[in-house]
Amino acid sequence: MGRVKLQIKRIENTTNRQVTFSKRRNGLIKKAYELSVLCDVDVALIMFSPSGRLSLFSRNKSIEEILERYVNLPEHERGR
Amino acid sequence: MGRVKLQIKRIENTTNRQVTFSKRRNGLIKKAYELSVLCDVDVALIMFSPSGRLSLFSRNKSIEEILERYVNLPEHERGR
DNA sequence: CTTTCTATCTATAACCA
DNA sequence: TTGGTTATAGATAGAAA
Repeated sequence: MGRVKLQIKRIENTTNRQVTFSKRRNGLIKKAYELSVLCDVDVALIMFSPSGRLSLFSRNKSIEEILERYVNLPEHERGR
Repeated sequence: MGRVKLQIKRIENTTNRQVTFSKRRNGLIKKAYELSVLCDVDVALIMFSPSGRLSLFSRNKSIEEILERYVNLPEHERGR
């Protein structure tokens, strides 16, 4: 989307990569929020920015609670 | 988006909620994939469907590796 | 529970401030 | 960097299978 069709590959220009990260991270969090509300489900989102900084999303439950729910699944249900 | 503007609140009709989950889950995973490639970052996404089934996303590294990177952060960097 | 079609609503790339 | 603006590419609600 946007003025031009983007190829999905690493953005080499550092500034552009940072700007794109900031914008798309917000978009991704918004989508995760909407999904969690509309469908009333648990969603946990963990991201590390290009500089290594952490970004998180979860609603209702804490990230830790959701991770715990995941870790506590029987092993055969944990594969994708 | 779509034929009508949707209010962001729980979809009460079970069938519609399931259908919306299927569609938006795919959209969210696609966005997470694009962000991870474009910006070359780690993204981990954990979702539980309305029926309790697990959906995961991560690229390059396994979910476990990313969770580990998160858990190993100093506590003061783990808050949002 | 997944998927196709298509009219509409959204997200965002390139700019600009 | 850090946010707006705008033209377009992309996502998706509803209907139906």
